[in-house]
Amino acid sequence: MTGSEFDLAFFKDNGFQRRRCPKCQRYFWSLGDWETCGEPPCEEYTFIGNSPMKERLTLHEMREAYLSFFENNGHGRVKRYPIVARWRDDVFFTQASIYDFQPWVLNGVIEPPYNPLTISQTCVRFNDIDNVGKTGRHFTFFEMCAHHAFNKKDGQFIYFKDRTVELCHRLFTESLGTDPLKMRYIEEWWEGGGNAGPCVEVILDGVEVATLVFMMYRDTPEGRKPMDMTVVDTGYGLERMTWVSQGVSSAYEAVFGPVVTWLKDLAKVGPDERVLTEYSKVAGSTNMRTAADVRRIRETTAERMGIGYDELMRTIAPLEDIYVICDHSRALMLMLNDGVVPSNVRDGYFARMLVRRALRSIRSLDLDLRLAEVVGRQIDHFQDIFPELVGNREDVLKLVQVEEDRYFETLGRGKQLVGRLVNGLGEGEKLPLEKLVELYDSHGLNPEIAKEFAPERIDVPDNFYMQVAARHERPEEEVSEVKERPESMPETRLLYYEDPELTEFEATVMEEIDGGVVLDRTAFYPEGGGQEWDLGLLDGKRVSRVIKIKTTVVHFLEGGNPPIGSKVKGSIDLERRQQLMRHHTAAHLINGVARGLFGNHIWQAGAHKAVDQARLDVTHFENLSTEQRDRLEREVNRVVLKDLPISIQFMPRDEAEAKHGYRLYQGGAVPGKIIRVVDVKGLDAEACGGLHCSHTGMVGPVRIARTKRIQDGVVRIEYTAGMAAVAGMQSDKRLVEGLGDELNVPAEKLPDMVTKLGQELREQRKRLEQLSAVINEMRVRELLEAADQVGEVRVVVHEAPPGEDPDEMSKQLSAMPRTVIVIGVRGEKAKLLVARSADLSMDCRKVLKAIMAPMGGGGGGKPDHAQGGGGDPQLLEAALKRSLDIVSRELSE
RNA sequence: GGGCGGGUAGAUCAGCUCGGAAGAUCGCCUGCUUUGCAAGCAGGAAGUCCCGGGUUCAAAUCCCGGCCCGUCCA
Repeated sequence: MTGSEFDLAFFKDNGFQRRRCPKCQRYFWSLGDWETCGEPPCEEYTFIGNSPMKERLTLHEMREAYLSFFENNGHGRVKRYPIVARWRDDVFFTQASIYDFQPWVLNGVIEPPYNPLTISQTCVRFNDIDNVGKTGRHFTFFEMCAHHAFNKKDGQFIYFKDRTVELCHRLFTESLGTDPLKMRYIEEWWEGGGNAGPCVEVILDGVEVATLVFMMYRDTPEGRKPMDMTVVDTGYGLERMTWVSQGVSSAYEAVFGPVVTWLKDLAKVGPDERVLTEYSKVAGSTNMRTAADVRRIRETTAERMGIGYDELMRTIAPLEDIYVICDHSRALMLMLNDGVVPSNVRDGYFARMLVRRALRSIRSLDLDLRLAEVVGRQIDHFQDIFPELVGNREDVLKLVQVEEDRYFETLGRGKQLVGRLVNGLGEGEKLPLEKLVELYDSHGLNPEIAKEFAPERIDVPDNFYMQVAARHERPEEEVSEVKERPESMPETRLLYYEDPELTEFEATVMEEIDGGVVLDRTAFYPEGGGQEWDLGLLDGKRVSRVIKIKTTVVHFLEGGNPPIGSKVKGSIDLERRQQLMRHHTAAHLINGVARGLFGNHIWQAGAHKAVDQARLDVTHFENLSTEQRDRLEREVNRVVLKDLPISIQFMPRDEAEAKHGYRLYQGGAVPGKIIRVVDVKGLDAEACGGLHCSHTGMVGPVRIARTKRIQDGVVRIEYTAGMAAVAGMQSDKRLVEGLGDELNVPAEKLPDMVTKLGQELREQRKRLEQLSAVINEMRVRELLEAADQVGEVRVVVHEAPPGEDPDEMSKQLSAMPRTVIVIGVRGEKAKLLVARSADLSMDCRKVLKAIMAPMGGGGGGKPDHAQGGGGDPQLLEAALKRSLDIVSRELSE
């Protein structure tokens, strides 16, 4: 690190001193006469009960103070971006304000909305979730206030280090009224996301309130290089600033506003300010990594307070639960609002985790409270700031309720399971750790809750979660194969965008790639956006597949490729093309209608459009009912009949986003400065490269074949449109007609007929059973009469003809006293059955083996009942003849 | 995307380790008991052991593949 990076005119001109912190050895700048850098653990919080700012501001006031300060200093105010980062495919969530501008602004593809700009960006981070509620400062959801400036190499220079630090300093001193002597600026270095640069940590009264990053380098395989654009990337913790301004015991008390007050009333918890203050200070100066750290902080606090550990816990445990509920409900409010559907995979899992953790806290507080109610209160608290919450309120609360109910079901199942496991234990025995891990890992039951169900039988070890983690540890193989391609491939002119009706065209062969033909222009639509490729003829040969690599279309032909440089004629299979277009447009209609019917959480999660059928996967928490499916089908067809115009336009990305919002990115992140927007007027607008009908009427009839829950949180809608739908109707009709003909009834009588047939079948089956029981009984009587007598014991030897039930017969016979039964069946393979009544002690297995010996084959069973088979069926008769001798020999033993 | 658990009567589940005649409880039906109810007694009906292959004389059970549900983790 070079000192020169921080030799700012602003520092020098204003009399800042550069010092070195004797504890952490880092350099820092300040107007005050400070010994250390001021950041924990070098110093403790000093603002608690003694705010350095002139006013106590609420969260909302602080946000406004921040944004208006920068607005007044030449920054454009930008609305928050969604918390689900749909415009990029490398992360689930927005974790910092700079995420909003990666990669499109930073790589120069699009212009920022303003330059410079200011924003309060809603963010979530889950890496510190275990610390939430405990440390006084950790959140899953937080707002990062920021001012950004983007200095393009050959564009206008906005500002960099000096102005950034100056603005920051003026914000805290002029605007928020902090004594300038208190501000300390630590020299640091920042790296992340492939970029790097010097940064300044801003410390005020023992807390880091902001980080000012100056992005100037990017990491490449060849090493670190200067960026074409330098970027001011600042991050101010809105919650921290609010906390400092209020000088209260923890950030939670400062930011949760009316929600925390309400919860404390409900739980009848009154905070002990003295304990909390001390606790916050200790927690603030410690890095919390593990459960052991948390324990140490508590012990230190108790010691400093001169109270016992248990006493401390009685005070803080309920508060920690309340803070967890506040934090998680805030995060849920925005995640669900911005399009996360709770599930067991991907981003949905984080929502599920928040719901379950919050419910656990509600449970340990013993509150009679629905989580949805808490989320509702959060919406009340935030709806003026984020007005989009108002319209989504019902939808968000519904998602919470559904997820809440799911957890109660999981708990119910878990309780039964614990009961069964504990029942299987011996007297005084504890549930093995292995089972406890399984309860958590496989059944979602936390050990603490399991212990509630059976307190006597369960002990939870301290390192429980480490044991679970160990179970998951396994080296992961990741094979990413990058196919080598020519450095520069010729860009293909896409005629299908210029004229979707074009079916005949001429072009020049440019190149061969992977055995396919590249033209200078083409009307063939390649596979993309879930839409299958066009078929047709090229140079008189059948086109079997068309793909797109970046901006190049590659055609694969049946038969040899035309030579490079030659002129070729192409023609498109129009009927296929039109059918694919109908299916594609129908997908947009279904998506838009479904969102209107079932809620704003509906997003496309995947799609495929072939000629004879198509499917659209959407995010939703449960499979559609028959009624919902029918309703969706009706409404989609209504849209078709309205014959709405569909506009397709290439637009600058920023303009499209401004007009339609992030709903555009239904199919995932879309690259490029100019994006193609397919806009079904008043229903749905998506960034989409597919080919579409110009009016909804052209889609024709839409049939929803069925819907299916393909995974938690995703419903697949299978449908057909246009002629494929007509074909479906016709085949359905034929099916019904065929059935009617077969059963010789008119179609409308079919249901009655089938019911009647089913009943008859049952009755017949029963009659057959009764009949064979009668025959069986007769046969048993005959066999008993004909039985040989060996001493006191009756021995029945019988070869059962096909149609008899040897099992049933032997069951009845062995219920008689002093009876031995040997039954053979001669089929493809010989079978033999030996049984006896319970009052004898002969081992049937030995008898069976002895009889079977000459035939071959095998067998076994229990002493009173043995069966075997295999061997030569021809020898069965002879074997049965010998069996009487064998039985009498065994009986006499 | 990966790990783990599961799928047996209307419901909840046992049986699977170690292959050998499909079970329990609740619910349901019939009868008895009771003024009636709760209940009790006696009897009864109810099964594609998720699907498909394989091994075996024999598979709910073992092996392989699939489907579905749950759950933990990224």
